[in-house]
Amino acid sequence: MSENKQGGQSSQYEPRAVEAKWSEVWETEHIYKFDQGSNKEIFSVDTPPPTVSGKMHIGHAFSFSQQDFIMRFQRMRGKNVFAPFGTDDNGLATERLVEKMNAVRSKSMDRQEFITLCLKTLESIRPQYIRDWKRIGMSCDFDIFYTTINEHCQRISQKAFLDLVKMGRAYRKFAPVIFCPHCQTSIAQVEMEDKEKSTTLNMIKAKMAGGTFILYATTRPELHPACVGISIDEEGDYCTVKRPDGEVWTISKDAFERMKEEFQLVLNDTFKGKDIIGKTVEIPLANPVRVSHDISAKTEYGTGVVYYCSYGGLDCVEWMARHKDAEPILIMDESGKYTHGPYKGMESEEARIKVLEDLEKSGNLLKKEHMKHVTNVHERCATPIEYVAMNQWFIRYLDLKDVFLERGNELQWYPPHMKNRFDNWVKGLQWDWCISRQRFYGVPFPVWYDKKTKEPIFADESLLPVDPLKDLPKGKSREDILPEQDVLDTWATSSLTPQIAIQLMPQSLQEKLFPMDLRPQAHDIISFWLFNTVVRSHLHHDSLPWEKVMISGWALDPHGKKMSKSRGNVVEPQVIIEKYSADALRFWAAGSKLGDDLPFQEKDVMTGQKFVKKLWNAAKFSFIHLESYKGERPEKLEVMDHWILSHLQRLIKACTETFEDYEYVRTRLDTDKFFWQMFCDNYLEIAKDRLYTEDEAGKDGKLSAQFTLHHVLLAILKLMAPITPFITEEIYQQYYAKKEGKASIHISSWPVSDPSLESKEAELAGGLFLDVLSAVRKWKSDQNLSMKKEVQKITISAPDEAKALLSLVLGDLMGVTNAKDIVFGAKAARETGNYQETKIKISVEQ
RNA sequence: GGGCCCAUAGUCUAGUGGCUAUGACGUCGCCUUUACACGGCGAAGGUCGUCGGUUCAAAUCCGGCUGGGCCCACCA
Repeated sequence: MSENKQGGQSSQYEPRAVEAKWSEVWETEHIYKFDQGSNKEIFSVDTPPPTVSGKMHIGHAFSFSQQDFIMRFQRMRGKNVFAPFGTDDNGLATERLVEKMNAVRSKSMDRQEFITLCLKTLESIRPQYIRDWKRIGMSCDFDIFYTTINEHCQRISQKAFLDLVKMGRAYRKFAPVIFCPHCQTSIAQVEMEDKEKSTTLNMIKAKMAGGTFILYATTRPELHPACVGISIDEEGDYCTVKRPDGEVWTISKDAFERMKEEFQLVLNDTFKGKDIIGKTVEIPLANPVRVSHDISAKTEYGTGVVYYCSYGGLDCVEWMARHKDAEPILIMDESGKYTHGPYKGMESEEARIKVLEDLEKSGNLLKKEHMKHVTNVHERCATPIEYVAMNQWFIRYLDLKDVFLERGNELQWYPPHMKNRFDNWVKGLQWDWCISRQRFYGVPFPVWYDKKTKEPIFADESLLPVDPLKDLPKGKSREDILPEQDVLDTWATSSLTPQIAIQLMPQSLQEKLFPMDLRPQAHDIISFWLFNTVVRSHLHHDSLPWEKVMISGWALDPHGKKMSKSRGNVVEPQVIIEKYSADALRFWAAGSKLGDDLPFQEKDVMTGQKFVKKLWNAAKFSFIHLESYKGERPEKLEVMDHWILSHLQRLIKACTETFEDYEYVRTRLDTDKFFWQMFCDNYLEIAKDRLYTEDEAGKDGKLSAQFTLHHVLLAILKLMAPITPFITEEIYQQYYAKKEGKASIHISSWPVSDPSLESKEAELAGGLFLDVLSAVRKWKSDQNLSMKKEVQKITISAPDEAKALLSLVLGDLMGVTNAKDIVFGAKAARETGNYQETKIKISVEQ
């Protein structure tokens, strides 16, 4: 290659080739291997297993990079880093992906066939998916690997479930769950989102004993056949009112005030809600119910009368829980269709139209009011969710809310305010944890039921993992039992990641690894993954799962909006890496404080790319001048060398302290600034004069500069190594690796500040030096002159103490300003930058 | 409705009591300078959201307001 210059080294940095090269070397040389035999202090990380979705997205790249900064820092600090890597590949997300990729529907397939298809599909995409994580430079030990569907995880998950059964913490109950009629499965609360829909609020009248009517309003009229009750506020004021045609209605007093004009109502009689409790109401299209009191009924809303169905919404579910005597009327099956009477086979939308027609015909529909309201929909298909009752397994934990709050207090949160989200969630908990899912693909419950007694039969622990659909309990035949069909909630398994990862290690190590040091994750799943893991660890081990949590923010689009496929503002990290390099993307990810969201701006990645190239060029320059350097320390340091070394010591201290507190952004900002301004723009320019010197007289000055160059560049590389691991490795390997006897910069030691290199005097002299240099540069700029332009004489007027300091650095000052002479005198005119305490002026003669 | 976070030049951002308020991108002028023109030097650009308080001193601490964002709840 003709563009190759000195040393046969290509003058251009080629990130693609270099990053691919080091990825491979790190893997084949096991650079990030957890050392099982070591006595070094362990730093164990409960790394998040990303959900296999085909491709890593930019939010992953953002938060995983931040985790990796910490892991790399701790490794360089001498810790034995335990960083497993897992993939989360069970649950609905995976089912959806497999259905989409293979154009199938799980529910219309044979169950075993679908499971086989899931496993096969995952096998084909998982390796590529994991490659994305290696590509951004995750320094996990990829040999400590799990997938949440593999045997190891299934065994641990099933064992933990059986333990909960023994403790009396797991129980089975017939109860409503959130159900998606489109996907025909129960879903988790986290899978719901709000969506505003236009609909009608319908006012209905129902006949009461004595020929009067009670009024209620509903947005879900199609659930009439499932009406289980009517409630009012027993302490509220209600009334009967008369219409012009003589019909008598019962509504709240508040409602009367609002409705009297529209319906020309005349007040008939007023009374308290309790006066009508127990009265029978003939609900249209349904069985009669009795009026009851309920805390959710308020006279100021609607008509002050509420009708409840099984199940119209969470309010109805809660109502049923409070009214134990009411029997649910189940009108929807697992296909999301109605099973009752004339509406059989219809879905909600269709039934709503039909029911309204029927109500109108029977004269029970008084009014349809168009309105917009927010409904819960399934995030994946935008279908409004339903509540359907089924047999479910739960983990009983509502009694432990205070304990969980205390666990939250024991945890160290980075950043601290993220604990509020945890507290907020725990305080708001109202339901035990439903851990069963009516799906095909997941970890099965290790449970069968006796056909006769319906009692559960639990699997023998020594035989785990089991699949009740295939396996049989000891001593039973297929005819005796019914297998549990449900699978475990994916969170029920992923809440065990510390145990899953640690149990991949020999028994002797397991105790040392638990509790772990750190859980890194993003803030969106504090109430799920983080909370659930705390729950499981408390229940199974009476301990926190880890000492600390670090919570990353989100990557947003350039305007600060959430990225989503539907908005079309998604940025693919693979494209960015291809265009700019993984280092550049990581440099961007280091640009916000931990926990803060960061808008993705391509220009910020470009800034990272420029840093990488600048580092490459600065190193190239340095190595040219270090060829003759043998590693010796000069007897006496030049003042300007001492100046930058002194600043470097402060930088090292600051970066170390802040990195310990997970504030990697300080290291990025401070080191970047130090590198660019202090090292490149100033120090290298200052040192050039001495570095290019070949004669004997300048030997000492050159050696001092070489020592400094060697030292400062190495420190910069190491400080930036956790953030930009590829370029720093590439440069390190070209020069430092052999000298330090390390296979990789990433297992070399983090810099330690050296007090002998600090000098207040040198820092002061250097500061004045830069003031003068800046003034000279400004003068040259004003004259439209090249910075290299030689000048005859620079006159400096300054107080004595400044003169004394500047006289220490006149040689370098002459070199960098290319001045033939520098004198102290009175006739200077131009002010330098530092006019606070030391009034310095200069003038320049061409 | 409850909780939390945020508000600094055109844009993103640093700065948790005291320097002339940081850096980058963008803008303008100049410099082919032998590591780098994806560079260098210089310039313009900010009443640090708003009102009040604490203090010798506030972008920084406290309170009110306004505007954004996130989570939870409600939504007959």
